[in-house]
Amino acid sequence: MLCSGEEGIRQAAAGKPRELTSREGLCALTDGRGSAGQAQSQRLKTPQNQLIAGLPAKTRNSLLGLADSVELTLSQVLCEADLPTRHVYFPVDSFISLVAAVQDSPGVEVGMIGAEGMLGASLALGVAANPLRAVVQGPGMAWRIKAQDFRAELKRSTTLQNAVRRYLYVLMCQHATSAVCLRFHPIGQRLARWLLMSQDRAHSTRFHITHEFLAYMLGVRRVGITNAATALQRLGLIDYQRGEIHVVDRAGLETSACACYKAERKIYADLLG
Amino acid sequence: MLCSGEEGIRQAAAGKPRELTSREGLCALTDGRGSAGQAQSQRLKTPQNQLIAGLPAKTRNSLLGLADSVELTLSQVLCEADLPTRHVYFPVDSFISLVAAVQDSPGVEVGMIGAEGMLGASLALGVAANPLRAVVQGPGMAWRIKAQDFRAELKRSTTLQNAVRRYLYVLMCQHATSAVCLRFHPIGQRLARWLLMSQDRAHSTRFHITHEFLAYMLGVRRVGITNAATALQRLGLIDYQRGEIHVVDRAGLETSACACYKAERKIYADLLG
DNA sequence: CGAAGTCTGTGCGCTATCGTACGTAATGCC
DNA sequence: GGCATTACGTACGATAGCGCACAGACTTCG
Repeated sequence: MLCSGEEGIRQAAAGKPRELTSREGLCALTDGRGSAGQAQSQRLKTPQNQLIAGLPAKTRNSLLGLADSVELTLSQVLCEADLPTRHVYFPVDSFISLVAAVQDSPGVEVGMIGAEGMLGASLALGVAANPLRAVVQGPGMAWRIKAQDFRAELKRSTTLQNAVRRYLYVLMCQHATSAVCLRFHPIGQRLARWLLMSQDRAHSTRFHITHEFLAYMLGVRRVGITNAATALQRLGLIDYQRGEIHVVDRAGLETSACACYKAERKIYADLLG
Repeated sequence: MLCSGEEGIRQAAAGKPRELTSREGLCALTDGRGSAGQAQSQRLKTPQNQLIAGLPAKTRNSLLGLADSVELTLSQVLCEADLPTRHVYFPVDSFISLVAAVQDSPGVEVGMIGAEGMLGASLALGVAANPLRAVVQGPGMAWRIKAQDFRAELKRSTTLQNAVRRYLYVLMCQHATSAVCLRFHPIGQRLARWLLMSQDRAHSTRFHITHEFLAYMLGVRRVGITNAATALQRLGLIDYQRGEIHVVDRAGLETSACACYKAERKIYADLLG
């Protein structure tokens, strides 16, 4: 699973449940300067983690020196609630859902982490614990760093601290927004929002997700998803079959989604843009 | 509104919509130890903010040197969503609700701040903004510090940074727990939890809150609260009239509340205990 | 090719909560 | 003392979502 420097492992036979999406030059970040300049132009053009990309070269290289390149597979649980953080992850073209649960209540997603952020940021609060379960939602590549290494690096670099903390703030906003959304918005709107958020992070108009899984994320019945999804499909906004979802009319989805989507985009733009 | 040092107002005729509740020796922290003893067995041992109290003497004094003592009044809005933080607040015997809203959705409480914490902690993330509205839920005294002063103090003291960050983590947990609670738990259980949390922070078995206000906090109709409250009253767990709520059977309330209450207590105990 | 598994669609009764509206009692104020 | 205001109680139809159950379609694998 290592990105051992020689060359990008293409799709290390992520085997089972998945077969992947487009993406190349995974390790481009380590060798040569590369990208930096063009990096901005479009997100699709930046197959790298933006939190890392935003760091000054020195810090970035130091961090990447500690990082392994790993392939995350769908449904993989990267971190169980209440267990100490052993690794932090910087998704590149993968993305991760944060799921909260209390006792025996079903879980519900309260945040999503893609190439714009990282999993394990709470280390920057001096806390190794994590109250949430982290589930891989979009398979793909990510940088992984041992918790202790990352902590050490945090100590060294104020720039890194600042970046991570700023991202933590964004995460807090996500949690709060999720609470409101859960309470007040009907399934259809929430589903539309979820699809948009996923699309943003999957960097693709198609991705894999079953109704069952979606139901878990949104904290509703599977049937609730089926109905809402059918409605969106009839409107010609999406298209799906057996877990492969295709976003057909993105603009349409945006009008179908609740205001939470735009609210979050704004926060991202303001703080991480 | 300043705590002018003379002596404890004893239940100043719980009059108006507001005029305070029981509490004495507001400024005990500055001048001698003062009163304590009587009011509640558990309470008043620490008529001070615990986050501050946990700091080493030097940092604490330095911080208190910057602080004004202010009286917070019920329903006062200390911070509007999306406006920059101008002051931070350390409740002493007051407490504050954090309310999230999106666009024109009604709001809903996602966190509560009492003497165990502070309002404005996100300054420690290097962000002046705050996505939440902060409403005074329990009137009383608090320490207030100008944002810029606090920020400067943060820079000076790593101990302070650590304390604030650890508290931030607790807040994040609260937000996540709130999301789950909002989604899965019925009004009655949520109400019971809310009363317990308030009681913990009010340091008293009685406090002032109307059904209307509660409805806003829990994100439900006023009538929903009336029904749930009536049920709790019939069970002999609480007693109320015109906004004055009295917790009669705390143990009973605890069994009526959803698991979120204990879950949060645990997090507090683990991290701030 | 067939069996087993996975994913989606439909149906039905049920419950919590909603929106609204109106009634009553305590309280504050002139 | 009378009147407006505030706070709470009750009622009723509407509905979104739930739990459960079952059926059909596609996929995988032996």
